[in-house]
Amino acid sequence: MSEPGKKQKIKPQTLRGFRDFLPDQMMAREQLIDIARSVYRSYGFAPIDTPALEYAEVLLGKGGEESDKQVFRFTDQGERDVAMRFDLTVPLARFAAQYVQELGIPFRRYHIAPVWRGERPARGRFREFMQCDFDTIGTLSNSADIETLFVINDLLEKIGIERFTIRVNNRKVLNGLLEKCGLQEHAVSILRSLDKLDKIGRDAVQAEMQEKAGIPAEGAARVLDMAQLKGKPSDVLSALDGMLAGSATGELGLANLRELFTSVDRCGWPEGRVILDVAIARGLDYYTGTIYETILGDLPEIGSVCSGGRYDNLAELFTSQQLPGVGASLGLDRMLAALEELGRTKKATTPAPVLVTMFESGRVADYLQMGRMLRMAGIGAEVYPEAKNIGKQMKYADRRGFRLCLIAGENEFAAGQWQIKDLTRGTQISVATLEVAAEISKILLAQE
RNA sequence: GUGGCUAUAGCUCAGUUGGUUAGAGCGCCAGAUUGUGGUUCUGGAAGUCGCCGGUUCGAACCCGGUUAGCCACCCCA
Repeated sequence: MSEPGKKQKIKPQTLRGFRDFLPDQMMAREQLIDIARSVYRSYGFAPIDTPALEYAEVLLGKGGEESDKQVFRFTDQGERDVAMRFDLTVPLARFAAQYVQELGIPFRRYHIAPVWRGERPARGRFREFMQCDFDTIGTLSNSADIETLFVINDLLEKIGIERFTIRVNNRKVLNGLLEKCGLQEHAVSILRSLDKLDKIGRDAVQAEMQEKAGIPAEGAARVLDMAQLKGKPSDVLSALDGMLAGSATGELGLANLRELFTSVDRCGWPEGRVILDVAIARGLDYYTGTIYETILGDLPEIGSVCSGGRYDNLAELFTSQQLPGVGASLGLDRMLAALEELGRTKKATTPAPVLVTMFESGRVADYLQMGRMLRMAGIGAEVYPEAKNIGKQMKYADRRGFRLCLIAGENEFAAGQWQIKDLTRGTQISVATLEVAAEISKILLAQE
């Protein structure tokens, strides 16, 4: 069947749920990651990394059978039962248990890395995706919870989002409420239903609570009445005060929230930046205190772009040492999808602002030297590799989004000059070779 | 995991009740313009119609399977 001279080619294709990223997408991703990194570092979070592959027993059995089914798992060439990490929290637990002696507590780390889940892909859901976690472990102090909120705020501000709302709640408050209603043994099920309030509405949630948790209608209604308290944080807190009197857990959660909002009041943030929403619960069973969700003002339907919370004992499966913690995670893919939808992504596919064009093929050393001079001055520069006609090279520069072009032929070399062409404005000036770097710095600065 | 929809050029899509040589726009490459991008004009390359099989004289079109994508559930540590 095969024609002579035509070899059978392998079909280039990516695995279901896995993605390639082209330069324009990757530039946007790296830009976001750079922002996250710098914000995390500004609070003293230190970077760590862990292997993609772990012993299966380290990863499995942490979130029930359903979640275990989503783990990529296989036997390696040495007959070991291994699995790919499906989040960064379980590896952190193992890591903390293993190194707590040399790390010391409290310990703050950030971890930006891919994770893998064998889920069915859907919009914004992939089998390989990036998580950008930051956590403070080894302290029960509410101060860490408050700073977690600050980090989330800074992150969104630095990304350039003007309108967003961080919704805060506390699991202890929810548990206190359930305790007062005598429903605490159904907590997990009730909270899972409650979390859907935004999505499916009050009636559906109430029905689900009755059905799945098996609680009476009055109980479900009472929980919903309390969870739907709205208004100024101070008013909601006062209202809750009465409802929670006598529940030690509830009162503690309330005190933490009160302290948090006292700090928020001093931040001078726009009205509505941080709200108390008693209805948010987050699906995860392991949260035990403060919980966070971040909603974009211009794109609420996309869901939370940065969420997290406090947990009591991160590493209990690995060590008897108690390691409480609090942290959150930026949903990189969701945030990118949002920025794209808001038209906030740039078009450039080059990270360097300057293209040095090549005109005289006998002068390669001069062009390369100009590239080096610019880089030594801290200016990113690409030297076009062939002495093609200048129009071609400018077209290349234009398409990649370079801001400036450098041009020199025999005339310029004879005069010791270079032409600097500004692609954005269409202007062109002639500058002495030694002045080029300084002049370009000036132009780029003026364009900022 | 369940159900539904979709798959034609690099991208977005058209393609008559099944009929001979599968088209458009955009993009790409080349030329007009071996010293100046974006605009314009001219030309060109590029498709086993996702893949495998079936029905038929004949399949991009009908049928079955499969892979991938999208949507809704389930789930989301």
